[in-house]
Amino acid sequence: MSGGEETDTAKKVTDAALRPFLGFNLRRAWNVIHADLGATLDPLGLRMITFSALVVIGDNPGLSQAQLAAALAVERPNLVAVTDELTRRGLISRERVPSDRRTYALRLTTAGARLLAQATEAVHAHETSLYAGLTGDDRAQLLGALAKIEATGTGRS
Amino acid sequence: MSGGEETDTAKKVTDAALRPFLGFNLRRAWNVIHADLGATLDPLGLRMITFSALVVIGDNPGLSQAQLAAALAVERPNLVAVTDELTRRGLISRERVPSDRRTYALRLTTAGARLLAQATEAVHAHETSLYAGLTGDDRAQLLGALAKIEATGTGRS
DNA sequence: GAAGATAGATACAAGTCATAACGATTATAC
DNA sequence: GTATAATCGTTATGACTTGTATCTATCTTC
Repeated sequence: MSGGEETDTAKKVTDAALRPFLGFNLRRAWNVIHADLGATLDPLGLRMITFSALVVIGDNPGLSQAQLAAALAVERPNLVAVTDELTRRGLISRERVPSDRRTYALRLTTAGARLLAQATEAVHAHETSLYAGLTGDDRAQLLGALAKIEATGTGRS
Repeated sequence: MSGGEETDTAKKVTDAALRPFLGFNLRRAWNVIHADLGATLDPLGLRMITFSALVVIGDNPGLSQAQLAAALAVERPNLVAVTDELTRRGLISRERVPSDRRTYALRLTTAGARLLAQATEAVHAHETSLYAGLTGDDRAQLLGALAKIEATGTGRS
């Protein structure tokens, strides 16, 4: 009964059937980027979340942890370990705010700003290398398409 | 003493500083797709990994679990729970292969093929809705760009 | 036939992420 | 002005995903 539809004749097993789905291509690309970005940040003692936190704090000095959590799209409890680590390493300062003693004002220290500059340079090199196959227009279009998808999805949650 | 560089004057805290990084846009888009795709598959009792497995099995009947793992880019141990679940639900069959009694030949059952058809339709609807802001050309370009990134990254690991 | 490689499975660890709940503090209602 | 609700940072906890090491059974190679 087992006719000729079998795979036993050394037919290549592929993920071709998944390729039409944009979601899976996105996941694969993300896997690649995640791995490469992790390897880029690891020598600096940073992870994606800590690097992102440094970037946002550097761009918004004095912000609170709740504001940082919102900007990073993570829940507040998950930021505690991040700010703890960055504070312990002397990369950010946490000063109490007189006007609202519940919150901390987060700022980069000199060491934090220095490490952020290093890391930013490394990440830019990583991106340049990883997106070597794309023209500037390609990258811009990719950015635009991703932003549109994000906007469509978050807009109807 | 607290001069004018503070954020306390209701300055908007944004992730604008992260936006130039393609990696972060990709991550945000992936988060959106992941959430929406999960919600799409949940009513059918499927997760992304089980849906992907059904797709690949349907396209490569008789393949082994190791081949499936390679096609899905996951480690073999992580597939055991998947094939167990699919078998228990009667969606795939696991037949021993006479020529190599170590391996199982995986195939969709009738119920599995039916559920896969349902799920595929649901996922296509999900994609159509989520990528509503993109033209066909945009989608094709996006697919191409993602594939190039994946190829660049995997080609040098 | 012996040594090594492979398939599937088990156990385990690490990392990410969300939810619930709590004390301290601030804002709002009456 | 006091009581109630809401917010900030925090702790504890659990769900989920994914990788590594190891085991037995089987196949391949010499």
